[in-house]
Amino acid sequence: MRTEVSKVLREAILRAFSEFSEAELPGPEALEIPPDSNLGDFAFPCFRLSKALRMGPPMIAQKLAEAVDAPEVATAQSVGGYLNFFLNRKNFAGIVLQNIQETGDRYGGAPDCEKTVVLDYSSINIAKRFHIGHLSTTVLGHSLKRIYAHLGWQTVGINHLGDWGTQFGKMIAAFKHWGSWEMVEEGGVDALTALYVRFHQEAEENPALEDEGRAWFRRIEEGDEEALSIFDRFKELTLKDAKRVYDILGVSFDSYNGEAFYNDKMGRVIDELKARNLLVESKGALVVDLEAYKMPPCLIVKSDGATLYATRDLAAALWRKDNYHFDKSLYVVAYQQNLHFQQVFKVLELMGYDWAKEQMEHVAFGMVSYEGQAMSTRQGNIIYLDELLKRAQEQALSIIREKSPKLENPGEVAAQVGVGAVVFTTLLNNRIKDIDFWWDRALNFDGDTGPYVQYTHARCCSVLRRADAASAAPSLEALTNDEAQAVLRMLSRFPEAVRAAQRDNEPSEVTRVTLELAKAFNKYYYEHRILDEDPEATAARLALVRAVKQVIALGLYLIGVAAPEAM
RNA sequence: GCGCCUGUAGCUCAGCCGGAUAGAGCAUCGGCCUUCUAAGCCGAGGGUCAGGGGUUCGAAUCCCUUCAGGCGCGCCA
Repeated sequence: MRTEVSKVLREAILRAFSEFSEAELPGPEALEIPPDSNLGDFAFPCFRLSKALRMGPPMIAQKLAEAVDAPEVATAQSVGGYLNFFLNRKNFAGIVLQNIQETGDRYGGAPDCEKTVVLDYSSINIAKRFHIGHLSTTVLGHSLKRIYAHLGWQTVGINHLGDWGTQFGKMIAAFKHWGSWEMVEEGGVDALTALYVRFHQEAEENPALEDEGRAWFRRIEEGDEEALSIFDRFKELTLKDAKRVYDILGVSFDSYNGEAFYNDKMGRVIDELKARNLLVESKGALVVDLEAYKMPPCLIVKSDGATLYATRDLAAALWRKDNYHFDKSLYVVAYQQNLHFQQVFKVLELMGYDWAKEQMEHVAFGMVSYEGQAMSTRQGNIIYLDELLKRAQEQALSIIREKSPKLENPGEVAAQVGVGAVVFTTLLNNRIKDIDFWWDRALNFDGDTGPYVQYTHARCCSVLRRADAASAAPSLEALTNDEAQAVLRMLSRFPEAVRAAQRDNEPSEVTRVTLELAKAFNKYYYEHRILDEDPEATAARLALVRAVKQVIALGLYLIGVAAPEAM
């Protein structure tokens, strides 16, 4: 609609003033949405033309208002230097509803754009239980994957496993001393963590353990059969635990190639760095000096000859480029690693990979604390994700028992609502914001929450179930009231929100627009009866309800939240 | 010390590629269920947009600076 109004504006300017050439005319982005819909549907601030025309903005607006002549626009008014456009309401309703009806669940999407995006997200560490600190990367990455796919991208989701490092040698040493398969199979990831904790306790008394740990890790590096078979079991256990959570969240990956996968792929990185004279020795280690870019050096090889995190990330970037031919590569990782990624991207650039500058992006997000405290396993103030999801589902179930005792599938819906509440909240705000977790907030299902939006969807479904199958020709006159128009406006803004979400790698754009749509609909629903004795008007209102239901479901899908038909 | 990020209502935040009286939700108080789902709707109170300068017709938004908080800064990942 914006582009249509923009065209009307450009025509009006040409008609009213001879000073401008086509190229100088303002584009669609010059149109604003007024703070209050009583002022109009779109506005053009005339201040910017003032200098060129040597005329006061109100006068310009007045002249333009007189020159506007198009069926899309009902009226145009000059108010305080703004030219305010009021849309032809019936026309607007028709365009929006038809567009949604025709595109269906591809609304706001785009056809195959022949581009590929690689998303590195979730990226769990072996032997660590899934907690709320892992939630942001997991749901952000998952949502971005869906948003890009919606806009026609090929997507590759990678769980870059943290499965490399001395700590795994220590874990095997601990397992050999105090562990058993029975204990580990039964206790799962918690048992592995406990072994690791015990290792550190005992190592304080007995420093020789540290050497044992290092020796075991060396055996992993060298491909020793026993070491690898133990470690692979640890991996399996961790993945089994994580997959339970992924299943609940509906999250999946195309690859689980983690750090260990790149163990034999780092030679190339070091060779290329050497060939370009980028590697310099410093305190026994090999580094890439980045002083010219005001960054500390990037460590590539330790003084003992071992590689580092950055080395593996460089290898991974090159491998992914070779194998996926990505046009964009996103790292959904907390902002603590800001410097790390800046360094890695810069090193790639220095290696001659020009694409690094444009295509690599660190999608950083804030940290999670728990009631104002940093989470720590040792102090026991850590929220495990399965506990959170379980309590959220219990909360949902108890509300269902109270409010919808006749619901056919309460367990299933409680799961959708409980999980939806958690995911929705995580994707509501700008990702860069830190999150302080509070139980009472997490379990609140009123207001700006997932359940609120899901409830609105269920309401739509409920009305549609009660509607007669017989369809009259819709009379769009029934959708010209303020509340219906507000709903239509939100529907029409959905596509731009999806594009903004992709542009900024910010799923909250989708979360917000979906929430605003739900709000607008609930207001409409309260003010206007949908099913009544006038078949044409009812048909139009039902078309609106159908569109709202569809777009809410789509919005929720794009952020990875289920849309129950009843709740 | 240097770098990055954040600072908007009691709390959590939106608005930040400049525009009209700064918006939500939670919490508090008060209304609305014999009508399509009250997990809903409506109303009230609550603000030196951290402080100070600057640019501009116009600044929460851009620039400079101070303050406060978070994160990072070589052999962990």
